[in-house]
Amino acid sequence: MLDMKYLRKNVTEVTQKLQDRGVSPDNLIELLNLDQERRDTIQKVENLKADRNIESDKIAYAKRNQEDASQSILAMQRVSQEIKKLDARQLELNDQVQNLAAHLPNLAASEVPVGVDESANIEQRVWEPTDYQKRPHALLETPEWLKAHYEVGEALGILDFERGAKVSGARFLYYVGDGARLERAVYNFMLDEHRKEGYTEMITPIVVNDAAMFGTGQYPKFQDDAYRVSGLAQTYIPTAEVPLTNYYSGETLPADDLPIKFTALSPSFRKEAGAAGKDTRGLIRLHQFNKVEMVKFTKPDQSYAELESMTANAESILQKLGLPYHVIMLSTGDMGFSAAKTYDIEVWMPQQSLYREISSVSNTEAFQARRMHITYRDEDNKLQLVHTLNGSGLAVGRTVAAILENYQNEDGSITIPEILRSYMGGQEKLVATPHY
RNA sequence: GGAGCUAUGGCACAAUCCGGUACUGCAACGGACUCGAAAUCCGUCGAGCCGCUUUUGGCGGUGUGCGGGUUCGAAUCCCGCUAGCUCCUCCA
Repeated sequence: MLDMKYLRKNVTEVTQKLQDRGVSPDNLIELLNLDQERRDTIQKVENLKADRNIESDKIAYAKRNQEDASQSILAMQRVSQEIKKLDARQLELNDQVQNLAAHLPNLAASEVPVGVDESANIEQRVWEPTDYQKRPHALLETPEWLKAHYEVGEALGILDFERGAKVSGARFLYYVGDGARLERAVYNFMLDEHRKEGYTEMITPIVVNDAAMFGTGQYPKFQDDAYRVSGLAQTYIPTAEVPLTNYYSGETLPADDLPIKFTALSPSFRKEAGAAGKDTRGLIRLHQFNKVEMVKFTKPDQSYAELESMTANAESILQKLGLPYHVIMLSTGDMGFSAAKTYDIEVWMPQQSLYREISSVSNTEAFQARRMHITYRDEDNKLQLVHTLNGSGLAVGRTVAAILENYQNEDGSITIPEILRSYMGGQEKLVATPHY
């Protein structure tokens, strides 16, 4: 949610910035007109209410003194009728203003490149392990034997998409045997790393109410992408960002505690509406996947430094796993609804010779905090909105996919990244194992 | 899932039956006393939200868990909801 006062005072600037994000200026004009009418109505009705309060006191006083107040009561009956009408009108206007405002995306930070889509994104840096070129598949050209992660996963018997589809539906899967073990090793490793960086580990509800979905900005605009619990005003979370960020909704945080950092592993549920036919195979685009999420609550003047360090926290996971990646800054057209600035981290997938998103780290500034009312008291004891940040650290399934390709050997086995071996009882390789 | 009870400032509580300025204490803040502190005394104290404004402030509105209704006027009466507690039932 944007600051209405700021919108009123900076119409030209906001019009431009909304346009950068693909929002027509008409939306803002309509919003401001309704807002003006709303404030006019408030003034009218508040004057009437002030009169009525005074008159009501007089009636109470007269009644105590056994005096007749029927003239006043008659007059106030008319005033109350008028107030009722104006109140109803104001409520209507409130709803309309709220509804319009709730559909406006966050304004991009000034350094964010303006563009309509991902083509305007800017690469920030590229990283690869020093020994990467020594790996069997890291040749200039992709070797023919290199299999896509889902092919090698099925060949090894550790990913079962067919039975996932049979029991659940398309875009669901079973991890089997060493596959399940690898997934578990990956997220345990990630959680341990984040905990070392000072993130408090959480296990959150994975079903949340509508207020929570509104608070982080998924609702009202993106209801079609969410798995709603049938018949209830609850939703299976599309990301742990929702329960983690809403943890403090409606609360005032002690300034000395900031920044506060949370991390959690959770399943994430997405309908992937509009993605029909895209990435239909493998671990890349599922209706349910595991993700380790990071969330921060900060003071406004520290949020951009914290964005950098959160990005570094996500990168460090890939570095320790020895997976090549690059970091890009998303353009205004490619960013999520709530974000003011977003870095995507994309991991190298050698079989397709492309980078694939594995993490998205955003500063939403006060956009979410305003929706869910998370504040702290500044030096002058005044309430200020905190800034909230969120980032994947990382998408677990996609990390497994990246391991299956980047650590694949010519014989079809997978070398387990060294850092994960202690999480897998010292196991060094994934080889085909029979199962039933 | 069933029954009963409860919800009032940062905390504890009163007013609810029978509608009329939301009581008091603690905490907090300011001051006196003191070298300083404690104790004591005096004073201030409804957070948040909204609107107007001559904007370190002032005025008004709202605000007794949430949403409606009745009324000139609702903490109080009526309806709906949510959360917590107790008991029953069920359960990993």
